[in-house]
Amino acid sequence: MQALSLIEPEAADAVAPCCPPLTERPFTADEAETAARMFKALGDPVRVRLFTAVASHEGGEACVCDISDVGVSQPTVSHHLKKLKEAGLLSSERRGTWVYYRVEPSVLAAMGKLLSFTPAAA
Amino acid sequence: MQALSLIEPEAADAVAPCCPPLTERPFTADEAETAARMFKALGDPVRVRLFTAVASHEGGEACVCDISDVGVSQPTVSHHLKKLKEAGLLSSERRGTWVYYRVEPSVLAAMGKLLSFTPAAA
DNA sequence: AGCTTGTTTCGACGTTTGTCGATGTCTTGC
DNA sequence: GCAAGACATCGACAAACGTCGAAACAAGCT
Repeated sequence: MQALSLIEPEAADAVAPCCPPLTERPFTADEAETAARMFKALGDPVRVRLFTAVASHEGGEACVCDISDVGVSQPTVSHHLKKLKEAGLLSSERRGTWVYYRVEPSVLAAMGKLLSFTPAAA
Repeated sequence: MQALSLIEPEAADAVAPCCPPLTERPFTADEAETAARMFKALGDPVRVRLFTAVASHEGGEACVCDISDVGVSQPTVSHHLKKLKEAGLLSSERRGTWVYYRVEPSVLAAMGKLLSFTPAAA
């Protein structure tokens, strides 16, 4: 909670300007496109598992070998990681033999904003 | 934030028991399946527009005729509304000539919970 | 250089998805 | 009863998606 105050709201907006909360007003076509792209990235069970594995891994990052045990072949894992990367949810960096993936905070913040509304509004 | 405390966490769990925040720990296959199903429902631009139109409509509900102007044919609108309903995001009720859709708070709360984390954790 | 391990790319396949026009169902009003 | 409007379902089609095995690429080791 306190960590929240370390980041100014305006700054968070600047990083990934997208849309107001889903309940605020009807989205324009462009807003809907952007929002849908983010949701779609997490619309597959394998990607959810990969994402949560990276996000919860110690140090905030994980190499592919750490998270490949999700029940699909290794090329498929790579394919889904690429999708998550294209959607802006993850970033990757090669260090020696391994490739490390980490969560991209800004897009995650944008998604959080989409779903940040008081229960009363829903 | 304060509005959140009006609802007990246990109660929120009871309504739509699903998963902890995405950044907390690697999801199980079942948790990932559930979470992905919810995200997938909002993974299409037309559905995002329909959903935000319903969610932001006065009175918390809207008939199909109020929100059909999203650039696709009428059967397609109906198709997407059905998908949103199957995902638990909307519910519908016929009153006379018109069918009214409204947001289902519990599933929306579950999605909010998935994305409720401090930016520091991301 | 050659081998081994980690990761991505390629090509192919079956399945799911979004879209439409046509048709069906339900309700109201004449 | 019948016509009209609101909405859902059906059937068809192209495009996108998830998956795999095979092959390519990259880095380290002997």
